[in-house]
Amino acid sequence: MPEGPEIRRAADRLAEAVVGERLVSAWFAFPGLQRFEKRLAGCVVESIAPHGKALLTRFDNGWTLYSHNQLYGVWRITDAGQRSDTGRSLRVALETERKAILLYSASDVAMWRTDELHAHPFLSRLGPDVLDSTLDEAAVAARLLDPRFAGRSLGGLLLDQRFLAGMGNYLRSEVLFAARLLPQRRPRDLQASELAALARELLSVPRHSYATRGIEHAGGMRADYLTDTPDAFRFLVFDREGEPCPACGTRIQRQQNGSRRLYLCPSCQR
DNA sequence: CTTTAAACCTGCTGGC
DNA sequence: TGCCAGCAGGTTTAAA
Repeated sequence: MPEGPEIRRAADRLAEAVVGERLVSAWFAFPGLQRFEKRLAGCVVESIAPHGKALLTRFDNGWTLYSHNQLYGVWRITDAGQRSDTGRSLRVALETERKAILLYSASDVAMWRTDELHAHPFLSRLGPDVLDSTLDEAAVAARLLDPRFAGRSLGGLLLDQRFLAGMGNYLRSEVLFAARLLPQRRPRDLQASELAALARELLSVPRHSYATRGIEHAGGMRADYLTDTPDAFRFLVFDREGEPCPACGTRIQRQQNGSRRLYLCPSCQR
């Protein structure tokens, strides 16, 4: 149930648990993947890394596990041999000597030859990961002005994974609010200062979310309110219809944009 | 080409 | 308590 920041934090935890370790066993619920169970036993997990919201788990036998959690998939980490009964359906289990990583509920799971991953129909079309530390404001500004994107409305563009992978629905509202822009604006019509602000917020909002635990939740949709540190990530407009804008006090509006909800301050955003 | 709508995957919540 | 409708932070497909 995640956007880029939540996926990346999950990847960090998984990597810490099993990267560099040798698999004792592998298990798949998908009949089409069960032929890999024997081939993965004894393999070393080389890396676990996200690209946008997709997760790539690479093994030292030339194969990579592709998984996408969509709205509902969730990874858990347990001590080897354990299976916490969650009520959810277990889809993948990778077990090392010490730890096991378990994927529940996800349906978009596949094994790919590592050297053929570039041909994956979803991965191959993704834009740069918005949380890639080498991505800078100049690159994002240039991408906004790319002819493929410059004429699009920001509302649609910010959810398009071909533009920036890892963006998602709460980030869209928060980025547009931080940049003080309305979703119907288009990159090519922005003033230079607006374009710069948008590029800056496209990087800083997701990074802030990632750095401060984002909206990782303990069972509730509004768990962003539970974060404790002073600089904790909070929704300023998302999910706050009718509440006063933190900048000007105007009531925050909820709109439909595409088929997704979008929140904005009609006074701050232009 | 862009935008919109519906479908799909699965889980959770709220209402009756 | 139990069932069902509706909704969700995602993506694909088809239609407009």
